[in-house]
Amino acid sequence: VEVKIMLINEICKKCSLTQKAIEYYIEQKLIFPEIQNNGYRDFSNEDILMLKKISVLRNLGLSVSDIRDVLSGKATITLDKIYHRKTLQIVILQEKQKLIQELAAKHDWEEIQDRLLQLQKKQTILERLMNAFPGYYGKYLCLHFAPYLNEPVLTEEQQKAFDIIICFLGGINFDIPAHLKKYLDEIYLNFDEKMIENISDSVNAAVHETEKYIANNHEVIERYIAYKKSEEYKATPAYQLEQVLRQFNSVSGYNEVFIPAMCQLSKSYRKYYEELSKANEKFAERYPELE
Amino acid sequence: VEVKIMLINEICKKCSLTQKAIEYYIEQKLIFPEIQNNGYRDFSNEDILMLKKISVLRNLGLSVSDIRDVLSGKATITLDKIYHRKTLQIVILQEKQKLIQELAAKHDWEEIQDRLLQLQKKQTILERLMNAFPGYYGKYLCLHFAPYLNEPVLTEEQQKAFDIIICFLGGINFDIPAHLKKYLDEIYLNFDEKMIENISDSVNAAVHETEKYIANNHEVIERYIAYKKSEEYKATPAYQLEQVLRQFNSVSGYNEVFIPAMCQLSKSYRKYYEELSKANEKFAERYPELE
DNA sequence: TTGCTCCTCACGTCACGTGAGGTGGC
DNA sequence: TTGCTCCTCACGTCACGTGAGGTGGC
Repeated sequence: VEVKIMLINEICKKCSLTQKAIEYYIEQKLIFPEIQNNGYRDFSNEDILMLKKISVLRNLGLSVSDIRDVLSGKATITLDKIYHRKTLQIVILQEKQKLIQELAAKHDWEEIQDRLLQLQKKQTILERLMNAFPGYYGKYLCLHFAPYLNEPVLTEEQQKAFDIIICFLGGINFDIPAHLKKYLDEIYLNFDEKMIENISDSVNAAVHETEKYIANNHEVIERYIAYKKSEEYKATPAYQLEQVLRQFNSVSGYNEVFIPAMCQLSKSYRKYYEELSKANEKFAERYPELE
Repeated sequence: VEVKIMLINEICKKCSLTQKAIEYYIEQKLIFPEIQNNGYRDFSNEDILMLKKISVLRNLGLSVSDIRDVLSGKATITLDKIYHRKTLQIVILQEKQKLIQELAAKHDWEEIQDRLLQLQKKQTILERLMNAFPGYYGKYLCLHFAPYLNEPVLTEEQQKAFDIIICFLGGINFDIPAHLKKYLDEIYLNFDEKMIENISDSVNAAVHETEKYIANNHEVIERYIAYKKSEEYKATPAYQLEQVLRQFNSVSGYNEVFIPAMCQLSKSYRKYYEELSKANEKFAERYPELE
């Protein structure tokens, strides 16, 4: 009994790919069809499945190297990383769109040039942040710092601060125990944009209108403090993570190098940081049991 | 007296470009520095100005061919075209982002594949619309039709309708008198997103809640009708444009081919179109002076 | 034998990057 | 002469596209 073999043209139609594309994926070792005696390729069912997935991922805008990562297990985590990288890119694209519009309207080349320079610094910092702190934490930091990175870099001090930040973020070795990494990844996958917005809204309220926030959220705050002090909390991975982050921030230079440089680079961040410090003082005054 | 000539390295710093990039732009005939006896290039001040602009435009994401268009006069119109092309691309990117997220969450490859197919058809139609009708009118049509292009193409009839649409848009020769084209371009440059939203909101109100709209906007409607009937209006380019569009729509197949195919392709558009027809009837009933 | 498919190989795309090898300027 | 710059030329990148030339299947 002979089994009829599918010709490459049929495979092309089944997977909506061109012959040359398929040959390229073979060259790139994404699939491994056997070669028959007559030189024709023999595509297995797995090959076909792979090619269909490759086609989807290419159409979604992934590079072949990204596709390799997605298809070699860990699809969820990899796709999420790609998603957040691309989100950042789209944000940058949108800011560039605004600049194109302004250039069309006012033809002020020098202003656009300056704004582009700023935008590139912002992008560099955010990209490094994402690389330095993988998963959810990096994303959170990006959202946290992004609003303060829209200022022009005018003085030499600012330029130095920028270089320090880039250097700091480049040298980071954010290594935490495997089970905490897994925990972070889980948080990360369950977070959506809305939750992050809600959280940052309430953090903003606590920082900018501390008295009001304290007055309105008495119960929540006290329950929070009680929970933080409980043995129950100390048994959670969240507690361990907090400890590790505290440790990391004081040892790595995050508190001593990175944050001061951010204050140097961005006036608005410095302002925010000062307000944050005041808010912390007020909280400590009102709730001395917070260490 | 000898004039010192700037070396390419200085030019690189002045324009924030690499040497190789500059050599590439020379090869692409974007600038034409003279070559001296010793083989060194002599960059004029215009060359430097050009290189600065090229650098800005490349950083804004334009291709060299786009840059050629921008720099050869007509910067405003060209940049606007590019802006709208890129806006469409960003919209598509955002829809792809959603698909990446869903793929990461549910791993339903077949569903994503189907949605991608839809998305590609939508993109094709919108791109062809933009090409077929230049400037403001194409943009308006895109915004008008985009919401109805999110349905899957399941039946053969739909596929045929899609092919008819593509074929129709490909064969369009939207040629209108030069002064009307100029008038369209002017409208186009003065339109921003908000105005378009406002307009489409009130059109929607008029179509979906016709009675209410008529009841609430009596005065405006009557003033509008009076203006449309006036000699003053008939002297405007807006009137001439209206006539040309009416003519075009009945002759080109827009009314007889394109709109029916849209109704075939998209159930939601068919529904909209029926409501529109009803609304037109109601207006004609209430205001018989509208022809 | 004819007309179709398959295969491999080479060169092209876009906007440069990365050397290699040779010359000019001081 | 030395160390630096400039020049041209060739090859590489990424994900294929486009033939060319030769073979296999029916």
